[in-house]
Amino acid sequence: MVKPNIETIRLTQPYDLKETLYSGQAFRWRQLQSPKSTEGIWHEGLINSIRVRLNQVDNSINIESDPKHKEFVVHAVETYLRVEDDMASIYDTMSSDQYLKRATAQYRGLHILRQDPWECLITFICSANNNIPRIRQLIELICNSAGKYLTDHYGAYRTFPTSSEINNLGEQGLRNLGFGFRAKYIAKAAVMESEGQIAISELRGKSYGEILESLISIPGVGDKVANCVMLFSMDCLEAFPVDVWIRRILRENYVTKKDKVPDSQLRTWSQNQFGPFAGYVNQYLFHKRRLA
DNA sequence: ATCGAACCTCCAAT
DNA sequence: AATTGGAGGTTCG
Repeated sequence: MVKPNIETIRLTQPYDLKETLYSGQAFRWRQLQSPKSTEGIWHEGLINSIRVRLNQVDNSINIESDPKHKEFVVHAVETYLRVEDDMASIYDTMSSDQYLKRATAQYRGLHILRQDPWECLITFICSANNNIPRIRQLIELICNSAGKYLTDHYGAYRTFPTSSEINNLGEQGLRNLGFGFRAKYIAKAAVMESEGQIAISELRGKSYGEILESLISIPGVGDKVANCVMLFSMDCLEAFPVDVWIRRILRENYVTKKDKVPDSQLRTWSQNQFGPFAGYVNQYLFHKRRLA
């Protein structure tokens, strides 16, 4: 048994690791049992197919991983957690709004993640007409059925499957796992990706409109799912997913009936209202309402 | 163009 | 104990 490698990130801005990892953006993180009391809770998950364990103590995030990843794990974690986001500017855009001000005070340090685009896409196709425990379950099942086996000093684990690995499963395989009507969407997305019809990993960096158009062309992906993928994996901080909760919040606090904004325009209305960090606004609004 | 209903499956609430 | 309704949405008519 090799001694685990522990690295530390010193935070220069507010960060709340626990709220961030379990805020409904990512679905494979889990808390480890019996934390050694004082040193905080450890969370286990994968970043770039590397298994890492993270915990936050005050302004430090500790990273434990297999020593073979020592060279690049810190950078990978920093990128994934978006520790460099300029929270002062982001909070500034929310400061004139009393409702948002309370949300930022309450969940200060909550961040958007920078996930793998392919995994994020499949995850949010799964989210359609679904609930969080079952999304987690489906993602775990697809990894255990089609992901690669990797081994580190903790033991064996499974990566999130690539498009060709999902092709091996096929629509029927996905149905057998319980994906239901989402099976054909995911199977089709995997075929499109593996045949080069869409290149998910090359979308990051392109314009908002271009990425949205590409994503919408995938079956099972509408405006909401596309905006989730763009926000949580493609650096589009202006993306604004409108789901049932956000719609409720907007209708209760911002856009009343007499404003005559139809549901179909709620997303663009919000992007105009909240600006280039609308995605961050969305996350704080959603988080506040969900845990209310 | 716009608007409901249907969709797999699980599970909590009758 | 069997049934119904709904879940972070999309598609089809």
